[in-house]
Amino acid sequence: MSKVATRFAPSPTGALHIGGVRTALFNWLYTKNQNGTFHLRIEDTDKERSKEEYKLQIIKSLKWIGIEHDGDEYIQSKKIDDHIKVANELLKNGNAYKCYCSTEEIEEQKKRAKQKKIPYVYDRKWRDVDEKDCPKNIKPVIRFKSKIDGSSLLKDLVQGDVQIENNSIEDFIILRNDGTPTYNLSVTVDDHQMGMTHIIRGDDHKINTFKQIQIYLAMGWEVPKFAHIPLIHTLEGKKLSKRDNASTLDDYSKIGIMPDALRNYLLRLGWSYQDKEIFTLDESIKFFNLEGIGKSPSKLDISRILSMNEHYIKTIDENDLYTNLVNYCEIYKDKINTQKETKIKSSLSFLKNKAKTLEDIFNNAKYIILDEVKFNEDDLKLIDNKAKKIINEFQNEIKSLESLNKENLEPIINKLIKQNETNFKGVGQPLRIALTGSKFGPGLYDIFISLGKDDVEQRLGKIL
RNA sequence: GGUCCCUUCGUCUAUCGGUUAGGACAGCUGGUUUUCAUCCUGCAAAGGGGGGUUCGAUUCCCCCAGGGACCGCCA
Repeated sequence: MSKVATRFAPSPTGALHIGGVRTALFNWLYTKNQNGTFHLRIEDTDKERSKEEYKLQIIKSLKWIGIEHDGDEYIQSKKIDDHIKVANELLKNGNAYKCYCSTEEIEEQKKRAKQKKIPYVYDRKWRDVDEKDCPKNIKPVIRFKSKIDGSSLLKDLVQGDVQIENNSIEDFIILRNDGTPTYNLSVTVDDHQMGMTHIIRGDDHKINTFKQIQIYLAMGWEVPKFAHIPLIHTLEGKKLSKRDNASTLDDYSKIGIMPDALRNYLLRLGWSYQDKEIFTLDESIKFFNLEGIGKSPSKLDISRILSMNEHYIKTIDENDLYTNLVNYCEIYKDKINTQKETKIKSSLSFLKNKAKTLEDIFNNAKYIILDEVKFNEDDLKLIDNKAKKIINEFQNEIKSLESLNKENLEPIINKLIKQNETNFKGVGQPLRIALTGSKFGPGLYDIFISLGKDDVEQRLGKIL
């Protein structure tokens, strides 16, 4: 038994789609579990739409979630000559033939079939025509001589046995009339040359598999094992497409979803291991298997992603959380000044209790991260004369204090409540707004302590 | 339309013939609480329909219905 080798083969025609990320994850996890190798193939033969920047973005996205491929990436467009060679070989050994039908001719046939409401299949017009009877002035396409009789069985590792009548697979084109290879040929040749043992890919490729297997067989190559995983659907139940909102990785990272949380969510979307919900990276490698993959498509649910992220925010090491926060803020928000590191780190224990995302943490920590308090008009209105009086009294009370802590602040707050014949809110809210610019946020004592005496005095002074 | 696949709480799922059908998220209660949260109680919530097989079906088989994927000289 040869060592397991898998691949992820995206086409660089756009940002990486979350369904693609899951496919990559499953391949990678399976490979790690089996101690094999995981490869990345860039299917860039669509010259019109493929872009180098997308390739880079794909690699970056995979890396973000923790996936790195073995070896260099395999660039499909560089292997076109090999694909053509195989097509010619297929032609030579009688498994393929030249078809001289024009595009118009085919279109016409399709149209007619549609009118008659019968399924269109290419009529194999040139399948058995002798070479000497063929026109010389038309550039032909090369079609694969697909099996007509009997049926084929795919022993799919996820879907189980899938059987299909051979005559439902038409003589598909493997070489266009401009001499370039088509998808099914290229994929098969590449997978073979790359030595792939397991092809784990989306369900939408299932029918292609029957075509590809025939090429393997015709070339006398070893056929890899296939596992077709169900697609991810939108909440409406449709195939996730690039046009759908929030379906690229970036959409999630920019709202402050952490890579590990998304990895865990994606792992459990369509795969399960008893009742276990939370998997560390090591655990996901250790427990991942193909048997745990379900057969029915699953829907993408943002609330579960959020709660998974919340769970990771609350449970991971605070140093790791801080690193995640710094990385996040640098890309999407204001860069965190390293001088603020100590203050923020020590505040994480209460900041994270109010956060589902890194963005939430950023918002709650804004008053520390930013040097200037940003007020909004409505909140500022709450600082009336009465409020100012309270703030002033508070200033006087803390003057003599060495530093601020809950023990020495609590009596002061209580005193002020009594003095002004009000409640906690009456004292707390003006102070909170003066210090953070917001009615909401961390506990009042947490704010004082995290800011420190100097900052508190300075900010309170400013508002009076 | 043809071919293939799928069908357990709203969502992700457990169950590999015998369970009060379990868990998680979301939802809704109640409690703690200094705003907002967190945290802790509890509640509600599911086998698409119809036939079989069996002592017994969510589980095995068939039919129907619903949903999905594919049907390019795109990948």
